Amino acid sequence: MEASSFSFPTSSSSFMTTSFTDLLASDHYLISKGLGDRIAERTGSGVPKFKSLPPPSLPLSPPPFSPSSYFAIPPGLSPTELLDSPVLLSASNILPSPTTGSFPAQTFNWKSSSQQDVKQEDKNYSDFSFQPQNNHVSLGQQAWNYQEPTKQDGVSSDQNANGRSEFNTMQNFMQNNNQTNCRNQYNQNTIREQKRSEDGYNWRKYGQKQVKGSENPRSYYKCTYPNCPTKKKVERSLDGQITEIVYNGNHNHPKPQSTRRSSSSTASSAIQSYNTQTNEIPDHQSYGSNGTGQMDSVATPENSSISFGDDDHEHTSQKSRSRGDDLDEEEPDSKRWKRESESEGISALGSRTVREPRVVVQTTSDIDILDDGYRWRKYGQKVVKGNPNPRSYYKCTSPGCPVRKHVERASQDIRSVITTYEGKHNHDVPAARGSGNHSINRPMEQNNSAMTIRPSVTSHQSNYHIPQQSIRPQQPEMRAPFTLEMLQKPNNYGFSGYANSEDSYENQVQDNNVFSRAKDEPRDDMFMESLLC
DNA sequence: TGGCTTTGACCTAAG
DNA sequence: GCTTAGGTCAAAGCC
Repeated sequence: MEASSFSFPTSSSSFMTTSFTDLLASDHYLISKGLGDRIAERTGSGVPKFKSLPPPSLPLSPPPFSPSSYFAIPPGLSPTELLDSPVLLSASNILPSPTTGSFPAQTFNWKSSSQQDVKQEDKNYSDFSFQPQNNHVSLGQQAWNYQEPTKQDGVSSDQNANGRSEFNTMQNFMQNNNQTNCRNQYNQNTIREQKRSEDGYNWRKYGQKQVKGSENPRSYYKCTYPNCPTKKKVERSLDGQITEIVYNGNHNHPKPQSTRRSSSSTASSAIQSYNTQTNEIPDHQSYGSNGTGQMDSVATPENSSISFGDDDHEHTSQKSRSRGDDLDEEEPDSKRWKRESESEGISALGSRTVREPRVVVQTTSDIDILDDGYRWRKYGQKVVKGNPNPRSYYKCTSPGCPVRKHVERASQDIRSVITTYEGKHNHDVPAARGSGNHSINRPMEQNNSAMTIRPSVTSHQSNYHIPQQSIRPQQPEMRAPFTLEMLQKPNNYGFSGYANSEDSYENQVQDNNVFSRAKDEPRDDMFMESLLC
């Protein structure tokens, strides 16, 4: 294995592969309207120019894991550049849970390349964003909450030690450089990246409307690909957070190369160009890259087995009510949404009506479906049309919480798990048994922080085309999905909460041997604090 | 200059 | 047929 390559198998690696600046820049978690002004106010200056260094192309096949290469600096990159570069934090598929805002754990592969390559892909990366404000500090903390790998195949303890040592060395670099750089560096990209699409496709906004019953404007987007019928509706809250995304139609083309920005300013981005070295043709149900070097991240109808709105799709997608005893396969989602929103989906908040997020479709890999932390009670199961795999229906066990979800494996690829969320949790993530506060996936709306990571509706599929078997041996300690909560409270996340219900969805996942939690994570809080901007 | 967003007007379906 | 609301169009302006 080359020293400059590594596979960073944890969700933290997702952060590790996107620069602070880009994290702070893009729009997934920040609707940056007026951000520049806010930044200017805060910093007393305008938005500084910033040149980020994008990550090099990512190999399809993860190289053998080597902690010693964690912080190897590619030729042509200075530590400062490395810090600024999305190399450290670029990732694909970093999408928070629709209901929890947590990030799916996933494999990350990084292969160093020349600076030239980096420049060529300058615009391809950094599609990950979050709301900077004060919390980029926490992000940095989490992003650098290095997880030292434990024993695993092909990795010796010496390598671990080396990795740790180099990590410490990098800490010094970071401490020396970051404090003076990070504050300004993210600002520019915040502005620049905020409009990039989160799903890899290019969208053109063709309308905006204020919908009745919601104070949130709804934007209408069309896929810019010629003759592509796909549309999507994005609804934002007044503070710019995505409250709803509804896809309509299927893409009739592969994802475009992410060499140019796309227009959508929707939430939850996946890092585009996760893998620019693969030429595989997208498969609706595959884990693979999409043929354009991108990892599918948001389940548009194209990459999800579920789509919304379009008659052609809604009858093939979710036809069931989320009532265990009242599953109606024939009722279209649109009607169901309406009916259910009328019955319970709209919650009153004082005199103000708050519209619950609509059904969320999350098509995930087995890994991603652990993106949860709530307790679920199974209340039904049914085999629905078009999929021989049973769909498990779960309801959040928290009293009064309207959130439901159902889970099923994709008919064409059993590795894919389609999780559909409905509603929004009105409570905190329950503490896990035997642990403190399981705050991995605390709903974003319950964060008091100004920073929110909440594309509350995302359709997500991790299109890993790498067979999972080839991934997991290299990621012995996959990290829990990242959430804002983790970013904000790095000390306060445990993992045991995933196994808190015998019939829980999480347990099912774990039973499938798709995930394991790190138990002993070295934390470098002091170091992270030093990175605070 | 092309691509994009904005935004008011228009179209259409449902009640 | 009217009203209402959601969806779309398209001109204007911005980047």
